[in-house]
Amino acid sequence: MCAHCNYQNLLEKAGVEPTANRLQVLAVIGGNDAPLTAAEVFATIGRFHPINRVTVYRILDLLVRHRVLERISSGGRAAHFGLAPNKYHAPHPHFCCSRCGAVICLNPDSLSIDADNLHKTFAGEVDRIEVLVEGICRNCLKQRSNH
Amino acid sequence: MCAHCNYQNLLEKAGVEPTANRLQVLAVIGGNDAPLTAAEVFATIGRFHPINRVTVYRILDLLVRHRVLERISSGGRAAHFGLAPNKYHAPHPHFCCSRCGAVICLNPDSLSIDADNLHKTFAGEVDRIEVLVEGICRNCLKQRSNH
DNA sequence: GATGATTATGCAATATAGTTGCATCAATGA
DNA sequence: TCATTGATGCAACTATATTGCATAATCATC
Ligand SMILES: [Mn+2]
Ligand SMILES: [Mn+2]
Ligand SMILES: [Zn+2]
Ligand SMILES: [Zn+2]
Repeated sequence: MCAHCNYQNLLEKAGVEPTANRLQVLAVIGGNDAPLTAAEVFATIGRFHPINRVTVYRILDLLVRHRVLERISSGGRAAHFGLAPNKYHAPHPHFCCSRCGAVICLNPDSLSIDADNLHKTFAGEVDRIEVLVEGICRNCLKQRSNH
Repeated sequence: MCAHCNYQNLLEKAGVEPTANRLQVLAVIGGNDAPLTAAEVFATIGRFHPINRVTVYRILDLLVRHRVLERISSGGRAAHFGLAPNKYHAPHPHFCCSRCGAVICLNPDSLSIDADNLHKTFAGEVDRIEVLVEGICRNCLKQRSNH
């Protein structure tokens, strides 16, 4: 668990009941250094407490809607989930390995984006800008060079 | 069809046989002003020529591997496909409406990205940087205000 | 042009990820 | 206690994509 995050508090401030299941989901995601899929969250919680797969999906949706979590597109088929940016967690890009599928959080200052033009000219409402870096991860590069 | 693109040529240069089906897929995507899903490509081609759904998926994969097309994450479940950046098509971000799911190409200069830090510090190989802008599109904003 | 090898396509079955409907359980308040 | 509401479970279902294998088309060699 991140030193700055009281998950119970996060949920209450977002206006959702801090049920045991919701706290579990949030703690599993908050305690991991990379975003997780619904299946991974389900499996992790399931090792200690019984929970239904559908409940996990519903909680993930709920927490994304309330901006406690963010849904991260991963290049692959399954969405990944991480803590939404807040006072203590700066928004940051994610890397996705096109060989092994690994998803990794990148440093917030590894990229800088200037979106002034977008905000001036785009006719819709912009809620979020997601950056996905695609390539080959370190591990896969190593393995590849061993051939 | 884009004035600058000879699809037959694009395929040959990429080293893939320019079969009728491949040309169809490429022409449908190249002729549209926003990226399309596999299902949309299939339906569009299917109005005039018989083609199998699986063939469409295989061609999309092949052309993405050969960098003729790019796969665009859409926030939703289905991947979208557009022409890969080349001499005549600058890379550009995409907008995805979280209400209606519409995917729209944004102007290449609506965002500028500085990735120097990433290239200096990231241990893997970076092939592509995808930017996905999420929000509410103009149409959905209008509809919403009509209530 | 016939022959065999290779590549592209079709079709059915299957897999994966996410969603829906409805029943039940738990918490809250009158 | 009872009624109301929100949270969860479970089974069925949907949407999207992939696999295995058969057939058709294309290509290379003679
Ligand atoms: Mn992250
Ligand atoms: Mn585009
Ligand atoms: Zn990898
Ligand atoms: Zn919309």
